[in-house]
Amino acid sequence: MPKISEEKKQIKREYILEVAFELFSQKGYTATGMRDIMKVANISKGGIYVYFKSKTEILLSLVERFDSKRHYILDQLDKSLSSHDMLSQYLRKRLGIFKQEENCKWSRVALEFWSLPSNTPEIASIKDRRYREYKDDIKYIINRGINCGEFRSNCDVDSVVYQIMGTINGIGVLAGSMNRVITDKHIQTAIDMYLYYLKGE
Amino acid sequence: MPKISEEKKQIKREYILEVAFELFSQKGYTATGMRDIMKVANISKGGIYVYFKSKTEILLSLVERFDSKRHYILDQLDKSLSSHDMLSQYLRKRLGIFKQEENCKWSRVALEFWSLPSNTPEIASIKDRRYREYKDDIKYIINRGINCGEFRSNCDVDSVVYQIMGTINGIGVLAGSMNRVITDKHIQTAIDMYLYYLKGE
Amino acid sequence: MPKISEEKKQIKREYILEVAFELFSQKGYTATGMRDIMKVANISKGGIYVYFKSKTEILLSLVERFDSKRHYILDQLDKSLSSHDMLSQYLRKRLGIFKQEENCKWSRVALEFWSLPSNTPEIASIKDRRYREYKDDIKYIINRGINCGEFRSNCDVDSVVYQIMGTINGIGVLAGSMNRVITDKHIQTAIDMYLYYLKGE
Amino acid sequence: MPKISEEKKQIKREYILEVAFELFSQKGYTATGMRDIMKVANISKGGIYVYFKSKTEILLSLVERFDSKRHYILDQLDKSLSSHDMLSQYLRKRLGIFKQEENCKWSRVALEFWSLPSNTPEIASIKDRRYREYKDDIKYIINRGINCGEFRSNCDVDSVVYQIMGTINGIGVLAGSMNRVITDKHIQTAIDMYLYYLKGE
DNA sequence: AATGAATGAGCTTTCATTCAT
DNA sequence: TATGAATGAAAGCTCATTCAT
Repeated sequence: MPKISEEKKQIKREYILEVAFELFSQKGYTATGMRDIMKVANISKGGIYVYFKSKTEILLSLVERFDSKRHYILDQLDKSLSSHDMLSQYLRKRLGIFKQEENCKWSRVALEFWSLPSNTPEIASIKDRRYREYKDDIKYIINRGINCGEFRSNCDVDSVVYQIMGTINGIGVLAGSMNRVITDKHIQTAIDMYLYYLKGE
Repeated sequence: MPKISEEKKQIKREYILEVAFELFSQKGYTATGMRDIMKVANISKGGIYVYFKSKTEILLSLVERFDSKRHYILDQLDKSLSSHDMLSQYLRKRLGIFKQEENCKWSRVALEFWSLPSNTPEIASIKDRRYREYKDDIKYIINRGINCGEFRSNCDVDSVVYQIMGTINGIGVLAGSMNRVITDKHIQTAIDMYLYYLKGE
Repeated sequence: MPKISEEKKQIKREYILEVAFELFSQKGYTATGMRDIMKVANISKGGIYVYFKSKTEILLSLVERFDSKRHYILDQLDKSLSSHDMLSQYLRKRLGIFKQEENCKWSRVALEFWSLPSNTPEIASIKDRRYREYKDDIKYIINRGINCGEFRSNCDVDSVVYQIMGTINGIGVLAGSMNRVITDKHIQTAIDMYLYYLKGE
Repeated sequence: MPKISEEKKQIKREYILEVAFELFSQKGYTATGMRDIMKVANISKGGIYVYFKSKTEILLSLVERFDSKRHYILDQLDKSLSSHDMLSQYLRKRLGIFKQEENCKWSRVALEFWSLPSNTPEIASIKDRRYREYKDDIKYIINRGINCGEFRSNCDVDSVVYQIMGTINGIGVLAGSMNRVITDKHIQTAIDMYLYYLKGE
């Protein structure tokens, strides 16, 4: 007989993550104490450790959870789209994230995740994987466009990818920490700029 | 008469900042204790408070110091340059920062500065000023190019500025926290892309 | 279910108060550190904060505890007594306190409580309540005696009350801080003096 | 050749005491830091130690200074007065002190002096002397009255003295720390009470 | 599974005082 | 004599985490 159904445990886990996320994004990961989380989540001091073995693990779980969401952006795109439209839609969704306050919150939390010293192998590997997956999505679209002749071939793919990643990250910082939310106009300009360059004359 | 000259005091202050900077960039601002700084700077517990009244003040002094460096980038550009060359050189210097390990370190520290909750008016105002100055530099160049007919007039200045800022920020994150330093090729691609778009066909 | 019963917690709380009281009265409130209390009470640094949220709260709890003791002096007097006997017995009990070393200790602690700057509203209000309750007890007896014709009516009640309060306070200082304990003879003289004056010739 | 004239040194010493007194009475001895005194007295951190070897010494000097003032109360009384008048005038002057804000301030400082743990022989001896001198003044008047037949002889001198001392102390506490200043009416009542008792029927 | 008392290293900061200049 | 940088012990308190119940 299981102590508690696995399902119920998952639900509570999710709930704690929800609470932690809200607090982290409001007060910051560092400034949020386990006490705060426990109080809001209405769980006892010892109890929380049944679900997460440390405060760090809560943050890492949040990262994990968001990553899995993000990963679906590419998957959900129609594979029959032209590369032009695919990049356009990808960026629209990716940058559109920062139009919603909810996701600006995320950006704030993510920033502190990246600030974490990569002491432990666990953190280092998560950072690494996160970077790689992130990069592969973009690289995939660019290469696809080049291969089918839609995008100019005389560009340095890595450089383009590097810049797009940078822009997405940086807009996250602008939106999350500097409180300058993105608008549809901003998004459109970014898309235009990339496509204009990639399609060349 | 003062025990040590004002100049020597300045030197010691600088030295403490240097030490703090090194530690902040390695272990993170939060994880670095005053004790760590004292130990490395070889100063006593009370002594450090002669130079800085709090740990926060050390961080803010570092921000200040870096900002003043950055501010000169625009000032040092030859005002007789074409806007094309001015933007080109500005970006080259601005992004070139992230080629030096020293400045990637800075990026890591800056990230934690931006993560700081804007509790105190002091922090809030520094953040605000920093953002504004940053933005004005870029806006100035873009507007200059448009006004003299070098850059296309049918673009949304704010969007372009927003994106350039985002990119610079984001590349800071890539370089500082994700350990993906920028190369000359990356820089050139970024410049090409912006100019290509701004100059239109 | 709680780890330890509420009752046991109360007992431990009391014990900590006991220890703190002993130390405060020996070394003084200011000179006694939390560390001293922890060491003697055999509790850990964090543990004590389960019972008291600050050093000040310990002192205030001691004040509270003593006040509740003092408050019962008047309550316990037989209400059918003549005012003469009532004042006599009240003073005997009230001043008799300073015959016991335990209570002289208290006087020392109380002195530091009164020396506390009334910064916080909490402290200010406790001081105020303490003074008022104290005064009301005495005023009640004097007025009672005047109303039933036992005490002279041509005296200034407030002045008499002021003086009795002063004397009690001052004897506390003599006993607690100047190490001059009161004797039964002293007490009798004080009672005689007040009654002699109040009953007139 | 003297470094600085002894006279000038005395003047500065006095000035520092003045400043310290003001601060002690406002913020309390404990809460006042050497820094505060230095700042207000416009003297350097090292400089103050030329005049006083420690913070404690400043307090003790203040006590000393006040004591010498107090001592003159009895000296200044006309020795040809009746004991009735002498006690009356003595008490009027002694308690009158607490009508002036300046002297209530003193009472606050004195309280913290008496709170000082009598660790060092120096403090212990000052406390002792202070108590003795204080007591002798009062005892002298009472005995004088008894010896010349003005006061009743069937009273316990020590008890009467004890009580008068207590009253004076306690009124200091009421005035200094409890913010209940004395009035002329209060003083008159106290004098009446003592004389009424001492002159007997 | 859940509780919350207990832990103790650690935090930043303040303080009276010293001493090289 | 006078300065103020430097000292380092000690302060009160917080924290993530553990573990007996």
